[in-house]
Amino acid sequence: MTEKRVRVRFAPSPTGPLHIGGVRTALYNYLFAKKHGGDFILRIEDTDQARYVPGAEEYIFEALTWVGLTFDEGVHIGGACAPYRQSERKSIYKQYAEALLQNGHAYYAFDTPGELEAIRKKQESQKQTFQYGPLTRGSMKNSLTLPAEDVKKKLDSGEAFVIRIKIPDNEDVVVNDLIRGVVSVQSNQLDDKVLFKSNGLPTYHLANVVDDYLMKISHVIRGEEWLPSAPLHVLLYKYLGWENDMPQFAHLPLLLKPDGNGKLSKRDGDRLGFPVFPLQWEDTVSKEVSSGYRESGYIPEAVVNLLAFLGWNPGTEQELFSMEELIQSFSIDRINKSGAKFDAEKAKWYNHRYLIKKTDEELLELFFPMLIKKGICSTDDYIQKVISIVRERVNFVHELWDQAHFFFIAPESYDEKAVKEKWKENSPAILTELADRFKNLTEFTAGIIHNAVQEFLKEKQLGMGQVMNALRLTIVGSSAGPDMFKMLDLLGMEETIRRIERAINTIKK
RNA sequence: GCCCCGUUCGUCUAGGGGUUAGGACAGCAGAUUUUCAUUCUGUAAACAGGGGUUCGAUUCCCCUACGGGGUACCA
Repeated sequence: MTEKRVRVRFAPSPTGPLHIGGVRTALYNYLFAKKHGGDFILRIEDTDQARYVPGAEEYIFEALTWVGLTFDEGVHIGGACAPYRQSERKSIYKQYAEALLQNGHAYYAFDTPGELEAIRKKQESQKQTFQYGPLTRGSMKNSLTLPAEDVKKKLDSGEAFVIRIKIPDNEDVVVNDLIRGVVSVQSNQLDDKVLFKSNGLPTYHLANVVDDYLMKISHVIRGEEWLPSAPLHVLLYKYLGWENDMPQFAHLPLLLKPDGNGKLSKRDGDRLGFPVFPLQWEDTVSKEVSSGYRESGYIPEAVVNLLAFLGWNPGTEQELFSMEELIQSFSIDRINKSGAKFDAEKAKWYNHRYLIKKTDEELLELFFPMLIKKGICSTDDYIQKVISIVRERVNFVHELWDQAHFFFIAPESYDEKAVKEKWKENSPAILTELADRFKNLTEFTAGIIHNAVQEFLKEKQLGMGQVMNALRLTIVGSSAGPDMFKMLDLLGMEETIRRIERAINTIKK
């Protein structure tokens, strides 16, 4: 077999916001495509009009763009295989269903949804599951059981029908999965899935196979939830005569809840305090808002990195990877088989790593909107200096405010516990004297202040802690924060004096 | 229920018939410092259980348990 050009697709259905697991699936597809110099395609699988959610498609595109995934073909950009929205490809599926009808691998079925449901209910009450398949199709209403003329009559009269695949009897169907190896299923376990719905649209199974073939997809990389229907897809390729062009399959392990069990789901995010969606999403009906990584302050590069490592690893001890590095190192055979629990703590750590990689200018850019919101007015230069001395202390941009608010607003109250521990009987006296020293300094820079304080300590026979702790309280309002001398330098002498005096007058002991 | 997939520290994972079972996050302890945090150093922590195969199994096979997925005219 000649080497096929690598072409992969990400094929979400626009039924709501893209789940973070979906982002990972897209990422793996992208990495694989780029690694092999292939194409990454976005196809929208909207064959279920009842579940269509307005805005979902835009959301998907925006989310993927945000994390830095770009498509070579797809909705929004077009390409040689356009259109890329299945609802716009409606007319092309019917012929393939008919070909299957022709060659005897599919048949018409006339059982109504109501009838099917009744049978399922009945079986269920007997603790059994009804499967429309090799064992049961003989007693159902379809072109296999009905006389040919009845079938024709029904068809001619416009009676609703579906087209079902005719699963073979007693045959081992083999799926060769790139991650799991050979997966074999007995065909009797499969059911005669509907391929073509009564509303004239194909189901996912038909559409996905037809489109992958027509779009010359070389590798189907998708979630593990598709593994059970992969044998069906293999059968379809075979019956459609495309066996030699069948893509290779890779079924990804699922993303699991961090606590307990089960697939990571919509509700987990807000319950456990981390987003499950890349972007914030407001439900069109319930107006319920689900948080997004972007809005929560995650850096896209960090999200990419942490997602890449949930189910895959390079086999080295390197933890931090840029997209380019991921592309270089990625390979399907290093993808894990088992599901991965999402670790919110590690996600924060990744964000911290990427945040401190940013320059002060970049952080200013990101931090600025928040300052505006707080009504802070300051110069870029000042803000950047502030950022430079607190940046190491945060995981998220919004935390910069928690670490730096006192650079913009003087403390109005003083942390009670800190006062109790750090504010001594003689603090006012010491600080008054220190403030006088400050006033006499010709220059007010970190180094000079440091020297002055040291001299002061020596003269007064005081320890660093006795003075600095109280001083910090006056400047910050609590006993936390970065290096004092750098802070004073930034704040300037006047503000420093003002804060010292205010604290002396305010803190009563 | 039935079918499919899986199971190495709390979590993400490396490894693989003979290893001190390695790393990262989180934890704990120490160091640094004017505080808090960062950082650095150290430390604790795992092969689900039972049978085989083998000189030897965490690694290969089987069973059990547990977990996950599927079982729609949804994708």
